[in-house]
Amino acid sequence: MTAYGSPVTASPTGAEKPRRRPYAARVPADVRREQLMDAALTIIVRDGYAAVSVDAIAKEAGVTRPVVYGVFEGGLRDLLGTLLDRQQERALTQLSEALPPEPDLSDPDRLVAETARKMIETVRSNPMVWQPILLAPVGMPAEARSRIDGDRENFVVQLTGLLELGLALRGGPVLDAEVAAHAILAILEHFGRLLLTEPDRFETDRLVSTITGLLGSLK
Amino acid sequence: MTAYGSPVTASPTGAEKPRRRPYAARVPADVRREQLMDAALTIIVRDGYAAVSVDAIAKEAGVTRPVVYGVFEGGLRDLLGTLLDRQQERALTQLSEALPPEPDLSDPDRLVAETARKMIETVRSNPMVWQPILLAPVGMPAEARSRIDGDRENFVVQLTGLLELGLALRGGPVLDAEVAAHAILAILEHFGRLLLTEPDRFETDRLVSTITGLLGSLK
DNA sequence: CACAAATGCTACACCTGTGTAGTAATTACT
DNA sequence: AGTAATTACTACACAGGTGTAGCATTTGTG
Repeated sequence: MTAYGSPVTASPTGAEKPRRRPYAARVPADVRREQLMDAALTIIVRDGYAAVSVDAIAKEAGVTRPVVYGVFEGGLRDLLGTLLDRQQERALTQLSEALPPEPDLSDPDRLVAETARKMIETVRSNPMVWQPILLAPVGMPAEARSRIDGDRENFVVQLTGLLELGLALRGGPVLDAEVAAHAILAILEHFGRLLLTEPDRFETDRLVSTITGLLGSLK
Repeated sequence: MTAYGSPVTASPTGAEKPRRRPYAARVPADVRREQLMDAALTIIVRDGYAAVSVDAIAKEAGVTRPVVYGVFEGGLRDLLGTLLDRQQERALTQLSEALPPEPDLSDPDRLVAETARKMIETVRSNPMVWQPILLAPVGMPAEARSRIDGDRENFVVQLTGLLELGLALRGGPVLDAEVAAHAILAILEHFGRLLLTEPDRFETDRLVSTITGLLGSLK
């Protein structure tokens, strides 16, 4: 069936033969998995969750759909679930690295300010990790949503504990610690969004000094 | 191939005639428009923005798709745009009704607390209005997103002005008013989300007293 | 260099949603 | 009641995404 001495391919013309698509570089399965997850992440960050599909991911990675199904048996659901695991782990790692290993309890205000600064810088320098988390609480598969909600809830619980301790220790106002923890988380998340959408307008120092300013006037 | 006296078909008749769908009640165009917008809103609140389609809206309203196109020339885009106008207006109206007509500047803390209470009650009693705004900043048509962002920005500007005034008048800490305004908005929105997702856990008083508690300890 | 395993591609059948042309039922008015 | 206008329905052609079976190519190994 192949054309004999067929000139072939060369573009100029001639043959309207439905020439085959050039093969993408062959890549072992586990590397391909990472590539495909990266492609999905790129799409999410650039075009939003709504734009994600097996088709779009395959195109983004420069391969055809069957390749995706070959590596993620469960299709899109499987791929996104795995991606979620990966990103969740990266995010939690980055967060825990921003927390001080051995907190200096003698100066709580300074401790808070330092931690806040580290978190802000982390978010600022890892937009691919944080944008999908901070800028898309909805519109994504329900599973992703509930996963993030779980982490958030977890964080609120920890923060509530810290607050109860901190308020007692530092002598702050008497507050409903849980509600206050929610409020703080809301501010953190919102600052994160500002960082991602208008990084130049809200410099690190500006956000940090608002936090220290507030802390300083809370008595 | 049908069995003659075939039992089948349950219903008395027996005729396998592709019987016509019963006509939906005939309704003048302008009423139909409202009905369809209500149907769309119901879907958004119940199933999320992702579930909205001309087909789904028609089903929800108990009619067929051509009815939708007959009343909204531009199809889905047109319908959602009009719905957005309607909901935006309702939301802004409700907000402005929560604001005091002639603010009593002699007791700013009380003023804030009263206003907060009214806003909370407004959100609590109008979930169909506020859920799509507070619980879905993404995943909706970009147009809706930017519309809401515009209103939010607007609100921040107003709030920034109020803060500058209030801080001077009441004698609070020296703060970056714009950043502080963002922080307050973040808290308001987050409280709104808590109200909508866990109305029983976060009673009105609990949220209000956190606000007054914070205000009272800010010096 | 041959050949087997691993990897990628094409082609198809299916599903869901869009938008429209043509037709049928209902309603309002004489 | 008869009839015209209004409203709703059916049916089709199209577009884009899914998932899979079968074939083609590449690549590692003797």
